[in-house]
Amino acid sequence: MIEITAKPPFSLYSVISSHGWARLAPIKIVEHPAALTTILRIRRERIVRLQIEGTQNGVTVSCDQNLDSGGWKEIETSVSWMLALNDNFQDFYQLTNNEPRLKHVEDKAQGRLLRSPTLFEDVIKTILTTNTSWAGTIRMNKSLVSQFGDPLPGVEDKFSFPQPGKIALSSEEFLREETRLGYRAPYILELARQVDSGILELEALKTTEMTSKELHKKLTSIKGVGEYAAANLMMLLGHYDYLTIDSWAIKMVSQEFFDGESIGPQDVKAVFEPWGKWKGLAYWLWDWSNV
DNA sequence: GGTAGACCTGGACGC
DNA sequence: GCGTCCAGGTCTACC
Repeated sequence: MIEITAKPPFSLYSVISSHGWARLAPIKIVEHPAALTTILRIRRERIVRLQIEGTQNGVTVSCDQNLDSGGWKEIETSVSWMLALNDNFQDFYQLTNNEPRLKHVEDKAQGRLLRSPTLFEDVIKTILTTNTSWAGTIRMNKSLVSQFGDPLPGVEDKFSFPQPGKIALSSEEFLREETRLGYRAPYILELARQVDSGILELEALKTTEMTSKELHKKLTSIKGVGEYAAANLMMLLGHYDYLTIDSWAIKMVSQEFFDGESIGPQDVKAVFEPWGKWKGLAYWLWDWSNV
């Protein structure tokens, strides 16, 4: 077991509940105590099960197998990325403390959004959220993981998230008919093949020096990633200056700021423009309970 | 640059 | 049980 400290304030519960990723395989929520488990590929070939629990200063991570120091180092890097343990939100909190609808944010240590270990996994999961219900996203992701993931040794129904190469060897027909991805099948297949072949270096975007505009352009060049999906991925990459405007967002902003009048994406953008580089996070964490 | 229609699935609804 | 309608983003063709 290892302990990893986070930049304060930190709440594992707030990261888990930051959005729906904690309910998508291979991640699973352990309700009591609030904790996460996940199946991870490390050292290129080993599939391990991790349990992540919150502490006062960060998290502890335990593993179902014996690891050397290199294995633990890799796990520390992955978990730190997934939980954004090194991210700092003090500048954001200075602004939210002056807005009644965001006053809760610092108290609850909100701001960190749960990420997948790889951007490849985050892009696929984001595409699977588009144009479908949440139940549909869970179903498609579960099929993808169980059909293409690597099994946890000794456990029949636990798999890591698929490697790009595994999906790349599949076919559009299989992804469409067996994995039931529908019209998303060619998008997922093309993405997997581009990443597997090295044409698209997704993981490099985690540490890129690109501006937000350049990053947005790069992400929307991926087939299946439009405005909403790109904004979601940018938030996961720590760029909060684009809004994840979906039909729900338009409805909420209409009721909160326009007395229920018919509005468009430009109106949503205008409302949160004063939040500058934090606008995406301000929108995401806004207290809509009075709407 | 803006718009309309197609894409696919599951759930809600009416019969 | 069956058929129809609708919601949910993105892509492509067209203006």
